[in-house]
Amino acid sequence: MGIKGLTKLIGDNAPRAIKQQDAKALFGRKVAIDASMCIYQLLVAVRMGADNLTNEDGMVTSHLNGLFYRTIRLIELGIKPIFVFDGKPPSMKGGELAKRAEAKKAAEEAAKKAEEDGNLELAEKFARRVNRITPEMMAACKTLVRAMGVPAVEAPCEAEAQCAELVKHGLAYATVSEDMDSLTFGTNKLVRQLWSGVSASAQKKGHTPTEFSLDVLLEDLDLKMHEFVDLCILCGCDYVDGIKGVGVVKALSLMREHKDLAKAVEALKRLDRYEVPDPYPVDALREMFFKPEITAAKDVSLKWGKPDEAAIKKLMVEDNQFDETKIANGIKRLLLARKTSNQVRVDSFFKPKSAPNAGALAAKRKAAALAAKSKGKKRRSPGLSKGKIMKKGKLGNK
DNA sequence: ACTCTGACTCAAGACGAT
DNA sequence: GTAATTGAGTCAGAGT
DNA sequence: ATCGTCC
Repeated sequence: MGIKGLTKLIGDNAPRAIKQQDAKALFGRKVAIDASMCIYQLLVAVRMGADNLTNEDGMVTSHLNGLFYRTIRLIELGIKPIFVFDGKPPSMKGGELAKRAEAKKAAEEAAKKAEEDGNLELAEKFARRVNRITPEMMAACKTLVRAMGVPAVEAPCEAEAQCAELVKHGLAYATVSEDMDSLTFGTNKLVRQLWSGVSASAQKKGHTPTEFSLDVLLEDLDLKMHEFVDLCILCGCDYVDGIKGVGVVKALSLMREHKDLAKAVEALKRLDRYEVPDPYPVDALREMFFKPEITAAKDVSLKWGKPDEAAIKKLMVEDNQFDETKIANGIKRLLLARKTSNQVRVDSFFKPKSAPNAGALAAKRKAAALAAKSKGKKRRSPGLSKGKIMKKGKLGNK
């Protein structure tokens, strides 16, 4: 998972590195999208009651629905998406990954046992708990985006790292993900919450696409890249636990003081107040970020082509029972969008119609944060009078 | 007093009809 | 009766 | 704008 509190740290110490802006700002740009994150979001959110949408074989299709419309919207906005898919999980993922695996294994075993007992219903329920993106789902997503004329890149390992590689070599302008780890992998631009600015329905949820700039961030935090990576490791990442009592702020001051993860860790060990994870393989940890397993940019070819109408229909309508007219409409939009976005690109003095107030927004937000900080306790006492008291829904018994 | 961490809680997509 | 992951926001309290 | 449906 990302580094906890890193966003706030950047907001407080390097606000120039954060820009809130309309999705239109990405017009004409290529963006490398962390497909797994995108798919996972859709899986979690798109449900009918307790269940995901499924095709007639019971295979989940929630992600396809979302992916289809999101891709159309991006093209309509003149953004060129590249979907980057995860490969194998990295060898070194420690605690977190193991924990997740345990939980899933437990569910799987329960399912198996129930099946042996002949309780098929129960077996099914447990099976459903194993909420994971299957290879089949990944494959369907790749088929879909490719049929839509959008490139799908298969990363050998982590998509984040592959996205960063594409950005570093100019094959994409930014990485699109929610995970701040992208910056640690060295992507110069990271766009979060892009989807909030892409679909009309999401727009007013208070979220705005937000662009992080690594170069500005390093400059304003006064860190070299390797020091920033050290900082992230020190805070705890996917590959090693954090150190109890050390959060982003302390980690930053440690890095400023020692300029080196190994030295910072040594310093912490000397104070016996801290429990440093026992194997703390500094070099191996750094390598996870500096030499991740990726396909070199020069070996990646990206092509944005014409949508393959028949292929889209086969996947969505025939294989997954999506409504034919809806899909046909989507394809129409897609074809139209390609045409217009090409036109617009030629007359590039087309005016963006809504004034981007992003800067003002950010400033406002910052001001509010500062105000809250300085006032602090003042608002505490009267504040609770608001009608905000909600009944906790937990009616324990029935 | 103030700063920081960590435990807790919350919500999560996109569309179109009304 | 039905899940489970993630980041953001809040709050209490440990540590300085 | 809100809400129910999408598969």
